[in-house]
Amino acid sequence: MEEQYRPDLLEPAVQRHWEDTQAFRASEDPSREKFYCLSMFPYPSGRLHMGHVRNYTIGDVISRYQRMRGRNVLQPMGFDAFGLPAENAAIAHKVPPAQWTYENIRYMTQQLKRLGFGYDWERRLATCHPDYYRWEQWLFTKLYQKGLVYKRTAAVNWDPVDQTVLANEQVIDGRGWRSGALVERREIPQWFLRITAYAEELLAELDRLPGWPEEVRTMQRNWIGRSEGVEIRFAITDQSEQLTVFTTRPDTLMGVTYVAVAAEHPLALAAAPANPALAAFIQEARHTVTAEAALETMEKKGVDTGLRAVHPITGEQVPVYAANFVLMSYGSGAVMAVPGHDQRDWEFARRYGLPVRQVIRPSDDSSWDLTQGAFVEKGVLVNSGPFTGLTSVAAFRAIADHLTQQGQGRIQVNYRLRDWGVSRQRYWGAPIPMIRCPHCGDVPVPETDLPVRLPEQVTFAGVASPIKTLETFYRTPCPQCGIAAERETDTFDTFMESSWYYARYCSRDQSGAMLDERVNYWLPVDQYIGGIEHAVLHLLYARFFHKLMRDVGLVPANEPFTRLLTQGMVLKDGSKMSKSKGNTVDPQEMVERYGADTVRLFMMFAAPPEQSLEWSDAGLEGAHRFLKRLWRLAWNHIATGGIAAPVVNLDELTPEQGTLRRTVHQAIAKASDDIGRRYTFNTAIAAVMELLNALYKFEDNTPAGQGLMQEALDATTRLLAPIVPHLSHALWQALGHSNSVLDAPWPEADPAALKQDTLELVVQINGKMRGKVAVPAQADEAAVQAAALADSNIARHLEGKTVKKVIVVPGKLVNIVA
RNA sequence: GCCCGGGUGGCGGAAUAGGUAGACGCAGCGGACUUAAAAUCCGCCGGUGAAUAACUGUACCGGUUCGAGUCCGGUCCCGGGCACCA
Repeated sequence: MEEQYRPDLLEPAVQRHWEDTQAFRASEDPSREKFYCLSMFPYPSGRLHMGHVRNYTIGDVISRYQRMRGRNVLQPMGFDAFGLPAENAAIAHKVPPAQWTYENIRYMTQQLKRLGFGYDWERRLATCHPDYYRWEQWLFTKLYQKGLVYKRTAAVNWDPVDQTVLANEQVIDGRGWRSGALVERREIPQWFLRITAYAEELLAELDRLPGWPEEVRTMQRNWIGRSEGVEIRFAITDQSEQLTVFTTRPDTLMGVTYVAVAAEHPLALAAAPANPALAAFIQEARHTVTAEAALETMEKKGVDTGLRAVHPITGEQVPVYAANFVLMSYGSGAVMAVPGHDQRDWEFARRYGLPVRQVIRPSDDSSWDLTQGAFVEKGVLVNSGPFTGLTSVAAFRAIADHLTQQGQGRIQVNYRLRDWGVSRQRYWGAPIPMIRCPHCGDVPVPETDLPVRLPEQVTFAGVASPIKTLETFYRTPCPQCGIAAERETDTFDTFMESSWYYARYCSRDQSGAMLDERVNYWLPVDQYIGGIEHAVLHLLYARFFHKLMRDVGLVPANEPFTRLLTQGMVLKDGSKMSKSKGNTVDPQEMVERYGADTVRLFMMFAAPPEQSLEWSDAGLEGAHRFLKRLWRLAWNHIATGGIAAPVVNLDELTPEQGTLRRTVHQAIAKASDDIGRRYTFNTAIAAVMELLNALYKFEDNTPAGQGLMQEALDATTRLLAPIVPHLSHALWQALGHSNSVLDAPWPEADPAALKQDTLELVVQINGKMRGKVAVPAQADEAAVQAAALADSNIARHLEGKTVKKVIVVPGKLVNIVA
């Protein structure tokens, strides 16, 4: 052991040792309990950022802890390699996206290694590799045969200047980010996965995921948005066509004073030529972007189509408005409006002078002023003909039954969840394995022709995808009839790749199938770790994909991730680190200056994993100071007395030695609970820091004292091993152990050491702390009460008062009510 | 707009099941060591206060309780997500 702590020399040497001994290679061993620990893989953007470092340190700490607990641990790493930034880089720097991506993967892999993460690098994968994406192409064709894939038109953001589809992120205030042109909404044919067929199971299974944070389950529940309601048909005067709407509030049906349809609804389009105001409105509505947040916050506008809908019960004719907040692609593109009992309808009605009719009153007979706003609660029906007097709940049934009998509606379960559109009009993604034949229609690419390889040697002429104009790519004979046909030039949404990578790690080298029997050993993932921003989309799609793979017999179990930890963001000066804000801190620089262990320690110490973490250079300095202090203590111990034998006669310890030993075992108990059960690594580290402070104060050169110090350092080294593995590796050896700390058993607290003879109890009067008393640990309630009342400060406070009640909380406090 | 979180000293945070508010660290202040500095070690450190007394204090308003940072109702502010960023 060196006297000085030199992470710059130590860490690369330890990393070399791990590499030489293949310390993190994982293999199936049915005789051992497995633990699959997975961190969300990064997009290869170029360099690691602090968010990655935090995410991967958490995963590495859990992995190493589980290994010390004896589990057969798998911790893989790979790259989510398709995506928009590679295309932007290609356009900006004239580098093919593939080259840019592979370059970044190489660099980031080396950064991950320098941080000392215990990955099985043999399993590294990149989703842009044909060996990977061919299997999702294969699954897609299987799903097509099962009827879980279909094609329909759906809206995209169209930049009329750049002649390209824009992602929501590329639309800023309704304009294209490069061209500045007003974005238009366009309906184009796209492929969909029928996730709604799994809505019920995706929802129900959330109740059986106790290892997931409650807020994530709640978000997914709300996202799926199951609701029971009624589908109602409205006839249109002078038209054969009908409007179908869905409502969860059929009890308010008698209050309908208008209906609203999307601007591009066929009825609106048909009425436009004879209605200049409507035509102008439709023209203007083309500029509504597709993002829901924009849609919900924009000014709600509409125009009368001139058409009249017939109320299914009263026969009353109500106006049909075209409205910008109704979208053709959601539901039927039409809604019924009840301004008396829906706030959005109320505001719209106010604006256009439409009638507001009260048909529900509060159940408690209070009055409601409809000129102030809609009454949106359930209540009792009024002004509702035969339904008047019914409660909202009873009226739901009565009105639904009535409509069903009349053939004008039916009870229906509706989901907010929409089918998953997987088509992207971009280059850097997995080609969708479909061929369009003039004869046969859409034909899936046969299994023997997979993968459909994405050409990697391309040049970007503009912003458009190069394969859209690459004839050698899209010209192909029809697999069914052999005549000239065209390949799909759209690529998959990158959420496709990230929906099944966790399974592919189990059989990364399998070239003959998507997955193999090894998944039966490793899956499900025991612990998944990633950012809270993935709470809904990625995590819902991955759950869905797991069920798809299960239903073609590829994976066991119903859910992919048993436990989920959602880590908070890394902030600097109170806001998220980002290039645009210029407040980033480069992990590489910090590792070079202080070492990986210091960076890892600070990341784990500065905040609990689920909360956001405020970066602090001074805090990092403090973490480094702690490691130097630990190193120095160990060095002093070994240099002065050498490696000490453990204490045999624990009964003969002095009071000081007994106290120290209790402190050591309290720290073991606390840190073990914090790391193993609570996942609060910050408080585990705090406990070890407290222990180190106590060890510095313990000066005892007797053999027993040296033995206790040895025991304390052995424990400290192992408690910190998951967090600062390089330093722990070196200390463990220096403390005289021949095995690697990687496989050292996790320390156990000795119950005998934790025992205390006297306890200090807090004494309160009326809930305010007024003193403390020491009582024997086994004292009964009466003795505790007597001791509390005997305290001089307590007696002083109680002068002239009568004690009404005394509450004794065993082992904690006494509260005297006076 | 809707859904989900969060708000505690100068700062990051602790208080695990309603029971001592501020563990641990950072910054600061005082001291030791040193020719000096750095490093290191020791002590103090929410506010008012002479105080080891007392009062006050966990975004704001109200409630439940012997006792509330923690539970309930309401408000404000900050963050995440909203289906084509990943």
